[in-house]
Amino acid sequence: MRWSQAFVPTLRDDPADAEAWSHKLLVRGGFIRQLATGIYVLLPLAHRTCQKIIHTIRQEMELIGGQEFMMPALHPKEIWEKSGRWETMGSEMFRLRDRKEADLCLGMTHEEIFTHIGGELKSYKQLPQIWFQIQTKFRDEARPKSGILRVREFRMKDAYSFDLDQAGLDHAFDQHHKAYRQIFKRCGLDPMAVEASSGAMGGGDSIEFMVPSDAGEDLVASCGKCGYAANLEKATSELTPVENRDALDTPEKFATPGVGTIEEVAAFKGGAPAGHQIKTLVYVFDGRLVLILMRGDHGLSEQKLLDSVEVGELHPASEEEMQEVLGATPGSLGPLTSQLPAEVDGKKMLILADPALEGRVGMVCGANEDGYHYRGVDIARDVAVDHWLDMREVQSGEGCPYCATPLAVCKTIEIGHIFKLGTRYSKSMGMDVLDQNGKAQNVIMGSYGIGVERLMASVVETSHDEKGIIWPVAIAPYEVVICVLKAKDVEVLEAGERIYDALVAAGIDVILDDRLDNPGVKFKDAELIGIPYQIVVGPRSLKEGQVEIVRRRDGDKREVAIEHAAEEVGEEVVSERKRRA
RNA sequence: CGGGGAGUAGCGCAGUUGGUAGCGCACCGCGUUUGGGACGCGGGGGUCGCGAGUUCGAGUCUCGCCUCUCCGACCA
Repeated sequence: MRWSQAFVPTLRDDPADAEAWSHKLLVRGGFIRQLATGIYVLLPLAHRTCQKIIHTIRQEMELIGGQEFMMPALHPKEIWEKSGRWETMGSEMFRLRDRKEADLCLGMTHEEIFTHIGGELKSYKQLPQIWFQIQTKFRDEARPKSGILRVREFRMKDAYSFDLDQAGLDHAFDQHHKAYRQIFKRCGLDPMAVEASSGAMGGGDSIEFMVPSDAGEDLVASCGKCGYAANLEKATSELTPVENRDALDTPEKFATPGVGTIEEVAAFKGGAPAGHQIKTLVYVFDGRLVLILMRGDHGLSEQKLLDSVEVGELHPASEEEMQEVLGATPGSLGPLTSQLPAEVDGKKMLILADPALEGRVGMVCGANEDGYHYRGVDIARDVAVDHWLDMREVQSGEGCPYCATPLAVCKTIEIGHIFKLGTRYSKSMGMDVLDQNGKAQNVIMGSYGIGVERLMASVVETSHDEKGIIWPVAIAPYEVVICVLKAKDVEVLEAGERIYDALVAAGIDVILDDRLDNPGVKFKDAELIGIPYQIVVGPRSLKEGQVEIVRRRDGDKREVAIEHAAEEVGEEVVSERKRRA
């Protein structure tokens, strides 16, 4: 490709609304342009990089026996009703009607469709299967952001495994884990593999591949010593024990006018530090009011709570509901049996408590009367806890659950997620095969995803400098750029063209910068778009029969004889192309 | 969904009490220049987000709508 004819619209300034590095650099470098909120055009450079990412993914998937499909983006309502997700997916699903008024949706994932087709598998002899596709997904995200990191239309490699038994699933899961490591490594990433909540997908074990980055939206707790790492939606930690304050024979009510928050109670004379308070939250579980008790200095993880209860939908109660049932507003709520209604809608009010409260005495909590609290509360004696559930959000510095080393919490980007679905979909969609005994068995499934554009953006997030992107060879839009510094000078241009021809003949992806612009423009652009190798052909060194080779990642520069340049760069590029783990 | 902010040339922005719509970069032509975003001269480019209203006159004032963005809620 000749740069003079290439569509590479680089910009001198950052776009005004960009925050994330990947957003700024991909826009400035002429890789992407926004069409609407969360919808982007991939210009030729980005398309080339994504094609290489896809190629890498495809190769590794095929190495573990994956078979690629082409799936429709448009799905009929009926198939999503079978799994129950037409209802549960809510407004994140793009829905539309055809001319016959039939309901359709744009596919946001493909469990249903693959399971539907999987219905044609009839015998255990046909298993295992690994099926995948690399296609566009549509999700009406509530808040797209950070350029291409969180969008409404994107490509995903999603794979589904079908096995007869748990051991088969475990094997498929493990194969995917290894394949993912290869894929990310080849793309120049080294993500953390972390334990994750399986969330709305349902199912068992779930591992996310997370790239640490300030532009990330997920928080991960990790242990630098033993390697434990988990999404904050799932993480647990070892707490340093708290010394109980003095117990009282009976809880003592005291006035706390105008005092509501944990901090205010801690600062109030006669109150108690946050660790000696009971935080009382009120939630609604499928329409039923529930009390959630946390230590005052701890936060609730809604996801951990959701994952540990059998509830379809939960949300915080409104102030009106709290007032009506408990007789007080947030800030004065408490769980004392003596201060709670005996029954709500004919049932005892359910009380869930975090284990950090177990065995605690001398605690302070709200009195269910505005402006009053109790002190000297003994949880075992005074509170009728129904279930103890770990639903606390881990904080940085708390102990690793395995080795007690302080945990670090960092922001990350989720680029891949693998999980064991089990029979969630094969059951609801009626997918089974006959086993050795001729008996029907629900197939056990796994599901495995990688976001293509997000992977590209993650590489930019982790591999750039002030000047621009630094692509690894494997996914660089071009592997080599030849900067012809004085393209008007026929001798110089021809020298560049000879190297260009030699590299093309060697199968190297090369772009010839034959523009008439000044040298500075070419250097800046080459650095901005992040081409791994630059061959500088200028009148100065050409007099000596030399050209300069510059390596983007570390700025390494060397002069070589013009006749050796193509060969030398070509060899280096080829050796870097397929770095496997 | 709640709360802020913003829409003026491809990009970044200015535009006063309402009075002929501007600047930098980019772009086109000619010339000089060519090892770090060069310079001179000459040019092109606008439904001032959309629609109403007030006014002799609206980029500017009023109302409605749309879009984009940030924070929060939500979220494989």
